[in-house]
Amino acid sequence: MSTKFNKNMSQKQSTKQRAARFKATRKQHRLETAEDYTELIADLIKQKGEARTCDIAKLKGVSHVTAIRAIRRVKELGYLNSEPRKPITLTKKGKKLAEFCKKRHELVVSLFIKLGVPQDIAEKDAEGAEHHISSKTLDAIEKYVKS
Amino acid sequence: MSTKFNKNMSQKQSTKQRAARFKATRKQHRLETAEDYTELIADLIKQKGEARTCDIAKLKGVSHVTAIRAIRRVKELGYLNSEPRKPITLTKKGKKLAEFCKKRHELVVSLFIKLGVPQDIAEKDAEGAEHHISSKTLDAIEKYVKS
DNA sequence: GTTGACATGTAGCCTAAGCTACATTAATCT
DNA sequence: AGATTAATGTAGCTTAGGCTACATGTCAAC
Ligand SMILES: [Mn+2]
Ligand SMILES: [Mn+2]
Ligand SMILES: [Mn+2]
Ligand SMILES: [Mn+2]
Repeated sequence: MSTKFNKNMSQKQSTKQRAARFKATRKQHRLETAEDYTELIADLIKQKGEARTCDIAKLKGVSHVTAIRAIRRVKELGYLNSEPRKPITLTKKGKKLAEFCKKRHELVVSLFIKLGVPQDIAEKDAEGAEHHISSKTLDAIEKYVKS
Repeated sequence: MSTKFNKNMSQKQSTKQRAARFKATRKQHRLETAEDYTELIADLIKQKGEARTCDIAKLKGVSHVTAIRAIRRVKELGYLNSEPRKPITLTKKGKKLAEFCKKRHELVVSLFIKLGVPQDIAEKDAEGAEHHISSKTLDAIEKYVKS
């Protein structure tokens, strides 16, 4: 039947769309470590003059071993330079990413605060949510926050 | 010096706070699979009358093997019942979770749409962001969306 | 009642992200 | 200088979540 055919097609279509959304979320998660670490390293450099592994680990709330290995992967992605027992620096690409992430983080926090969420909760929720905010959504948030 | 002492204390404090936020994000991620699968299973049961592994896998955009193992873990958490080669059902606890997740999902989508984000992008970003929205923030979103 | 297609299950692999325990290097203090 | 402390690194383990390849079960059509 034509009806059945159409129903099957549209169902298959919406299935694919929904799957695509989950795939997008998984992609965002794969970038999350790089984003959080570069943002954090930029903060440390600004505040302390240098970013050392142990401080990064403390700020991130993980063991120094976890930090070391994450830093290695972020380095392999080209966002930072690190040599044994030396403080970590950001590459140009890393600085760009850190700057973007900081701005995005602040916008998401501002959104939540403008909606009436207490500062500390806004900060907490933003830390996770920020990685799922696409550029279009970010633009929309910026308009709302600055209005 | 007292100055130095105070500075160190407040620095240590804010370090702990920031680490706590990252820890909260990791905790939210550990719940994410259970949330998405139960929501999805509830949808399938509503739309098709039953939730079968292969349909869950297709909707989630993963291989059926990945789905099988995720379903096992969600079952171990007490959200669903599954027996070999039978369709999956939700426990009372699972139905509660699915209902909550559906509502939260819709509210986050509505928020983005109200901010001017196109529907498809709103859906995509919400799929990831929803898991990082605490109850306080959800309340704030609900107020804004329904105003 | 065979056959073929689709669903389900198992085996075995990978990577990311977490951990503890131990080893080594660097810095600080007496 | 020597000892203590802190930082960094290594080894080795776990779990979650992804995959392919292969095996088995179910069901409908012929
Ligand atoms: Mn973050
Ligand atoms: Mn997330
Ligand atoms: Mn989701
Ligand atoms: Mn959802």
